[in-house]
Amino acid sequence: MQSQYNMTTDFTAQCYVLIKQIPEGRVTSYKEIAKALNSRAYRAVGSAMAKNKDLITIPCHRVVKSDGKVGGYALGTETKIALLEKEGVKIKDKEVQDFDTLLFRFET
DNA sequence: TCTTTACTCAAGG
DNA sequence: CCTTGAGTAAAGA
Repeated sequence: MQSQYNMTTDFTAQCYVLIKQIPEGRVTSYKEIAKALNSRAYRAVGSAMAKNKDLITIPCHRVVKSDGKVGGYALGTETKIALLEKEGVKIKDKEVQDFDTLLFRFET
């Protein structure tokens, strides 16, 4: 995409920027993030999150797996689910309900 | 450089 | 349903 602005930003930082754009009550998948970065580094996204400590500035709990499963979270999957449900996201057995509707897609 | 990882997809059982 | 293997990029040993 050779973005509008310089791509000097790190891959990890790019992930954070995208995640911060997710509105409450919505979620996105690791794949969507990777795709938004014109990459296939699904794992790198999760890996970056795992190291991330800025749970306040970066709502990584809004990032779930592509198949609707919640995925992991630094504070535990249960915590992640609790946060999402507070924002209006229904979750059943670690799976996001109406995932396709709630999925926030970035511009392609 | 090799291994592991908050991942994804396809194929085989 | 399950497990493997391949693909992929970053962090740690």
